[in-house]
Amino acid sequence: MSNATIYDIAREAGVSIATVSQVINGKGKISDKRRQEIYRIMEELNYRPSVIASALTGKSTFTLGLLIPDISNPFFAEMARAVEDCGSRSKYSLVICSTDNKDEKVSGYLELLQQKSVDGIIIGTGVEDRDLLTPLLHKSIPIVMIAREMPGIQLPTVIVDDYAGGKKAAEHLLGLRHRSMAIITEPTKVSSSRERLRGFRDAIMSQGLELPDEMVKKTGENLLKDGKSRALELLAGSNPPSAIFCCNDLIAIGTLQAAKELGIRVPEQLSIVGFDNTILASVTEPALTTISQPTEKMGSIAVETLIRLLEGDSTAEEQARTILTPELVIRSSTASAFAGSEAHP
Amino acid sequence: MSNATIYDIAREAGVSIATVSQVINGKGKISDKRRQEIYRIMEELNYRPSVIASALTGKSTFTLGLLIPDISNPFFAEMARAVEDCGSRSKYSLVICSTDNKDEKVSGYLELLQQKSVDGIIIGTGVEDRDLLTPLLHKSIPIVMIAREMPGIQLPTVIVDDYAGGKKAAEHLLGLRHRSMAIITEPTKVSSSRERLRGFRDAIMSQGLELPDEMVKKTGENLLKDGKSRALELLAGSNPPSAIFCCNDLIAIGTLQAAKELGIRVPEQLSIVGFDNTILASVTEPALTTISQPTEKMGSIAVETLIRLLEGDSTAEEQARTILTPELVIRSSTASAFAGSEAHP
DNA sequence: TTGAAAGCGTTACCAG
DNA sequence: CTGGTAACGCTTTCAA
Repeated sequence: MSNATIYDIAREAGVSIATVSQVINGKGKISDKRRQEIYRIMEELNYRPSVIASALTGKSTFTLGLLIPDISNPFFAEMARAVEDCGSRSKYSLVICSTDNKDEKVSGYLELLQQKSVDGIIIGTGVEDRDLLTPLLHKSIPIVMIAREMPGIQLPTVIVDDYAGGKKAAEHLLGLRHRSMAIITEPTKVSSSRERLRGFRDAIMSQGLELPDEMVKKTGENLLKDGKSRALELLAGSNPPSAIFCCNDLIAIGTLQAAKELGIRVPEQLSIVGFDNTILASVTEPALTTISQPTEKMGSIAVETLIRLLEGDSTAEEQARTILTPELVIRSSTASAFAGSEAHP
Repeated sequence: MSNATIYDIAREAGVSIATVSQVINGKGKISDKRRQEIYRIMEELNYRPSVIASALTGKSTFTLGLLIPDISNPFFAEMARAVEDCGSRSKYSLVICSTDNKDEKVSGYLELLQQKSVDGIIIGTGVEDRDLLTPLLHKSIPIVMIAREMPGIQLPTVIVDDYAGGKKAAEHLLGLRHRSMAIITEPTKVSSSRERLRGFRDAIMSQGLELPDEMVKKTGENLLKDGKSRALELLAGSNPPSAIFCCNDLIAIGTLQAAKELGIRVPEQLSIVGFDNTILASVTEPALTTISQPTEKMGSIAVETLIRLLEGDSTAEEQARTILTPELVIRSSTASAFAGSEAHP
């Protein structure tokens, strides 16, 4: 039992498909009688216009693409949910694309999304080779960046001030009198991690302190596992730090696990600061002090910007850069640098 | 700069669009020379066939819909990732639909997916009103259920044996000599929760014990928060249980928080068993004993079944019911019933 | 081995 | 107010 088409409706109503199309789209002037009748028949035949056919004539597909590293990472899942909700309020549906931060996957998905004529794309994944994006820009398909920067390319962007976030982490730790701090970042291609590192380092240096190279570690793609290994290296080193700033909650949890494994007490002997304030941060023990991003807000702003672009609002076009402020959320994974050494002089 | 079409290629190559179409689809017999030339031109013009146009002629849209309660729930996010990965191996992309277990949203999304002519739908969300699905069944659009049952409707289904899962939880607790147990389930419309409850209760009763009604609590849609409230009720009651089986990890975490709030030690004074074995279970303190589902396997089996259906494999058609086995994962949130009362006589 | 033409379900323009 | 018809980009059948 295939679906009814506009022809079926027209035939049944004894009118032309043009008329039916007009009532569907609320255009033209159709007598109320006809209009009611046509509605009735559409109802009766359970008619639903084909988005495919309508898209072929140049109208929207009402589909948006979302590129993120990994939907199973709670931060991105929460973001996806916000994007989905906001999109669906305007009738858009969401195609999820997990890229694992791999450029090949990014370009594969980008191509796919084009072929499927999505109306717009939200990119929340690191892209190393910016040439991947330039072809898209010429194709007039709107893109907005979320949670990631694309330096060198002018694109509407919604981010938190990652630099400020890194700084807040450092200042919190500095305020707790930590002097020997380390950082574990995501791979360098992730712009937000680079900025967090910069902010963290600047805040430290502005106190006349150093952030030596051996105190800066990077993970690979497996955030949790690599976070743990890097933390193990740091903690087992000759000069272990008293605090570690982790560029996201997953890494922070890996670090927590490393400390547990080494019998290092958190926060007494080691302070840990995470980033993202995902649900994960609230369930660990101790609960994670972390830097929160307004995920929901970011998602909805990104979608709204995109939709404004779709509607041809060229105000939005030229670099709507929305920069939100990350907030320090203090829980129980950080403490004074001397909490664990009260016996000392 | 709009996209090149098949006409552009044909003109450039001095052939008809039919010929171009044939080389794209590897059909018909085209001289090698022409074929090479056409490939070259497609490359040169950066041509990508429009999925929309091709779908209109009756071919696939290469898009699948996934209905789940909430993409920001780690269990479903992990499942979505598995589905996405498996689908993308066969060139399918994934539209995410978070339903919050609401029938209106389910039917809204179902209708949307039809209008967009997705090739198939995977449903992993509770549906109360089975009549929502029957129209779909007549429309010959393949559906497979994942992690949820649709009693009364014959649909290929991939689930774990939830009854056995509930049983395993009870047996574990029983083995730990718990005698006073409670359960916190999801809303009744969630079939998997009903089964888990059944298995849990049966195992208890087969030991000649009871599961009184006041020891059975249900959450609303906010799993974490409601889980905590229900646990608080249980724990603050006149006859608090020594163990609580939570129908998913989120509820278990709520329960953990409730215990913490009341100063009840886990697992010494209260044992908690979760379900799903999401990443959350491994990061709490104490880490959750939980029943694990083979998420990844379920995702890939669901997609494979769906694709087989798409390809018209009627073997798959008639109720491919795949029932996988859930496993007990013992961590640190469960202990002997008497662990917390050693001082007693 | 190639091409002409019909058809997929809509929309939009123009005539009446 | 209503209908005829071209167009959207592609696939497929049938002739040549």
